[in-house]
Amino acid sequence: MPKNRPLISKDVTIRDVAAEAGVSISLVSFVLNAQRGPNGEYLCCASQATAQRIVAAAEKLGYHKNAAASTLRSGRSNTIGVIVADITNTCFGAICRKVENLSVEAGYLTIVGSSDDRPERLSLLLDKFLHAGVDGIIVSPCSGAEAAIKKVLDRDIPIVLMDRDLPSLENVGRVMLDNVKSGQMAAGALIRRGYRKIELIRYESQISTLLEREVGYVREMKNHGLDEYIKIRVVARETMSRDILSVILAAHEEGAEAVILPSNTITISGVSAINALGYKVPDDLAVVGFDQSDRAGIFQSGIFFVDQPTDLVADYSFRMLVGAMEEDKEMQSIILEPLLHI
Amino acid sequence: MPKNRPLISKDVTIRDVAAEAGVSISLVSFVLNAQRGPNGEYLCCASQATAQRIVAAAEKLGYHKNAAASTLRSGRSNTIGVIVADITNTCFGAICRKVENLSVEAGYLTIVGSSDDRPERLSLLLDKFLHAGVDGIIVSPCSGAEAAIKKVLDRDIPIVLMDRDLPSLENVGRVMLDNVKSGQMAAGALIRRGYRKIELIRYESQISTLLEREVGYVREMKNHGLDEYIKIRVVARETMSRDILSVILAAHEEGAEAVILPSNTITISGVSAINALGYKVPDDLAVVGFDQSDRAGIFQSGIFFVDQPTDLVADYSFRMLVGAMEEDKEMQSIILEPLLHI
DNA sequence: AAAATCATGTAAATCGTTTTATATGCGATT
DNA sequence: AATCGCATATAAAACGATTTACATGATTTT
Repeated sequence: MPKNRPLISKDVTIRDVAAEAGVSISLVSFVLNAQRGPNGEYLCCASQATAQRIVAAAEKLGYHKNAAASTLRSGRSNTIGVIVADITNTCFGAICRKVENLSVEAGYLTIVGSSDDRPERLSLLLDKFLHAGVDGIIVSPCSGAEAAIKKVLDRDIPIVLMDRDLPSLENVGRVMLDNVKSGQMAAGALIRRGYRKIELIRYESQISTLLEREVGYVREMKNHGLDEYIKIRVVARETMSRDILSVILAAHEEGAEAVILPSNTITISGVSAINALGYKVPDDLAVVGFDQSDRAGIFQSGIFFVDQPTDLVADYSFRMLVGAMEEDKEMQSIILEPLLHI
Repeated sequence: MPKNRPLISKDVTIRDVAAEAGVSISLVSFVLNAQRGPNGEYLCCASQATAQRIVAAAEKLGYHKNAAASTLRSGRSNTIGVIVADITNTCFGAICRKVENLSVEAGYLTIVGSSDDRPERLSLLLDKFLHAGVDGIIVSPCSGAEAAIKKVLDRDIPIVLMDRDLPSLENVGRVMLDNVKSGQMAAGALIRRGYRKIELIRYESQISTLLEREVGYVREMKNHGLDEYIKIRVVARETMSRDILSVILAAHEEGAEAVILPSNTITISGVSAINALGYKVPDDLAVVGFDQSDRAGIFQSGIFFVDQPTDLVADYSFRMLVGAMEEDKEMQSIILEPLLHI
């Protein structure tokens, strides 16, 4: 980078603003951090005239608070951290976007990380976040992350668990989906349309989301006396995109009339396989996918979807976290209803 | 949150480590920031024995550097900012993930923001990032953002433009796609297979990416003497998902044999419309989509894709930025080749 | 033997805020 | 007239690291 640019002026500090306005730096700090009254008054020890003079000076000089100094002294960074399994996953992407928007509105900065559902990586991210001084964290955890999360809680940093639960943790907020119900809805929608031989295909995992959806499927099948048709096929997580083809082929050959694909990623792999096999949905095989209805159009039509209300998840998580951070509010557990999309 | 937990121990500081190791705080700082030699020696004024004692003390006490203090004093935050149009867009999502991974390896923290291709929002994000003290920024800009970006450059913060160019800016790095070429590849692939009446459908926008791909399409058509078949249909950006159905219907009715959908979002909308209309690809209408081949399977088979090498984009952008930040290296302009996926 | 060099280490200033404790002047109260 | 309280404002001490300039004793050079 050529260094022949004009020497950059040093950053303008609170000191410069104080000089410009003819007051002490303390007063500048007070005014610039003051709450505003209903008519825009500055609620602090300065007179309104002085306050306005200070604000004008700051404006004129282009003052921006130095975040590092502010954080160092106050212990608050106005930053919240969000950890999801994978930001590339559209569901999580949408949630992060929404949280980011809410944060900006509320004057916070958001930092996001993907754990890949690996506890070590999640722990590393938490360390990074602590180190960065986040004031609160929203995390969609993976099993095995309990200890790392407890370490953060011990530092008195509020945490909201989102989408996935770790029941052993105390003093956390929870914003969950009723996954049992979404499993039931998936099965129910198929049963209502006359399907009987309904299978569920999932990958090997301890993630509560997946297991609960399976429970819901089983329950709904039993409720309708279809115990004998309950069948769950499990593929290895790592080789899912390869193996699922033969799994779906087998299901079809063995007489399955419908399959439930109980997550985002399984839905993508599964539908790809169904396309590759040339099956028509729902004539050859009925399908209920999860968390993809925003893109429903690009799939074959005829697929049903069960969706998360991502906006609500983001909304509740953010508000609960900020409530705990700013007003020391009690954490709660919220369970949201899934949406069925035909 | 019940406050009956044991009083949390205050954070351990460099001072505690110094006391534990029986040295001055300066020496602790020197050792903890020291470069490591080829055999793991600490390259600083401390003796190896002392250095190891200090490191052991830090380890024992669970010391973590206070980022705010470090940033305040040193002026470096070890944070880089990434701004894309929309993190929900899988292409950008993948790039952000990759940058995040590289950052973690290199000891940086990444913060990400979505501009929605609105200059005001981009400007706001840049402000946020400056305020957070980022050491460098990777940005996929939108038109109208020149002034905001120049303001950052004036603060001597290195910037790499990614994916989209703003030619008026100086002293920035550039990692671009050869979009003209990808337009040519799209058209070329169709022409080679005997299609003649090839149209391009895009939304109204000044984004260079889209315009260059259009140029490539036009050029390739002309190269093959197909001038008379060149036809570009433009839909309004806001109503794209609604309008595209009638646009594709019209194209088909008017005899188009193939369509090029020159971006991620257009591809999704366009293919949805094609599905909704019940067209078979490529018999009713051949299609070249962009930036979606990782999900190619869920589309109808038979669609071609032109893809960005997202990993490479992330890689080059990150390395160029860090080079400028750490070693004051000259910025460069890199143009990467698109990938055709049949 | 004196001077110069080197290896190892430290003291103290500094970064830009926030915040506590205190100061000042003025009107109201006794 | 002395006292109190109030509104307004300030001085100065943090916060925890980095970094400059210097100190100390041992070793080498002249």
